[in-house]
Amino acid sequence: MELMPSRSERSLADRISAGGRRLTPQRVLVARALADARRALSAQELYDRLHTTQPRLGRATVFRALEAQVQDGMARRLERSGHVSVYVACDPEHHHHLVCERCERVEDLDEKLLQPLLRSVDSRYGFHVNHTALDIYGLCASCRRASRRAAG
Amino acid sequence: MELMPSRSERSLADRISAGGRRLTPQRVLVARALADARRALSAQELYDRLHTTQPRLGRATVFRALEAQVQDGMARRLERSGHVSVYVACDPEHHHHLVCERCERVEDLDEKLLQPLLRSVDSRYGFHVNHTALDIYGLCASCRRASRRAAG
DNA sequence: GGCTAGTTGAGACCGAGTATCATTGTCAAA
DNA sequence: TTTGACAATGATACTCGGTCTCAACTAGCC
Repeated sequence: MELMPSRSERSLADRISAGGRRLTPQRVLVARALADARRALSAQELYDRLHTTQPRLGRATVFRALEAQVQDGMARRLERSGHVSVYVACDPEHHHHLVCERCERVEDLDEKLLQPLLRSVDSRYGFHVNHTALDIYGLCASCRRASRRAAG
Repeated sequence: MELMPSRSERSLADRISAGGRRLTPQRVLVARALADARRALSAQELYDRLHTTQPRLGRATVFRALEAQVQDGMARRLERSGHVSVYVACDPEHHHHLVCERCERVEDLDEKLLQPLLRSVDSRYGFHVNHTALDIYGLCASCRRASRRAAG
């Protein structure tokens, strides 16, 4: 499968192969498609999008590529109603999200905002935090403005 | 199906029927089993437990009862690895949890600890929070002590 | 008690995700 | 550059969590 790595994909490629994983065109395709979407997509949706231009790309490969991205911290798995997993591309240091319920756009949450909460959990409950699943659902700023305007 | 409502189940029954839902023995069974567990259980696990003593209880009924509990705020759905939903009983005002990865016990998180974070999200991102999925995974205090002792 | 609509139980069904396996391609060592 | 080991792919069969269907039942109301 042909591949032309542009400058903007350099870091993607680096992150894919960082953990000793092989760099394949399929993994780059999936990672790029997810990153470009800037919103939560299911494996099937991603497969459907990619399959039109890449008919030889297999469905299982998309699932595997996404799973690898989650393991490597390049993506996070969220839950959409209907028991479907959806995936969001992550910056290396951003793993929590503001998910707009209207436009499905996803924004990174500044991790620093979480620190006080995590400290309280440790001090108050004696609980050692390993990782947190925090996703905040609501209306993003622009959808909020739009709905305010509509409401008049 | 026979049912003997003890005093401690009064509030369960009230909460089940509060939203206009019918109070059935099956719903009480499922709600009680989940509440008694004090940890996250999948629908199948709950069915297996209950089915031994209640052979006439249907699998679909357990799924439906859990779904109803989630809708009514009596339980929350978390995600366990392997794409299985697990459920935790909730107090009316507690919807976020500390989940111990060793003993699978679940503790309620004081909702007040979340307030500063949610305020920041609103003021900084202009994001209107609708609901948050926050579950913190790690080691509970007692497992932490146990592992310290073992290591020490 | 009798009516009615919501609920149940059994099992067929659906579909997201995984396992299998022959084939292909990456990448490191020669 | 060539080579070879082994990870990754693609096609497809399969698993299994969860839902749908529908006849039988029953909670809640008169």
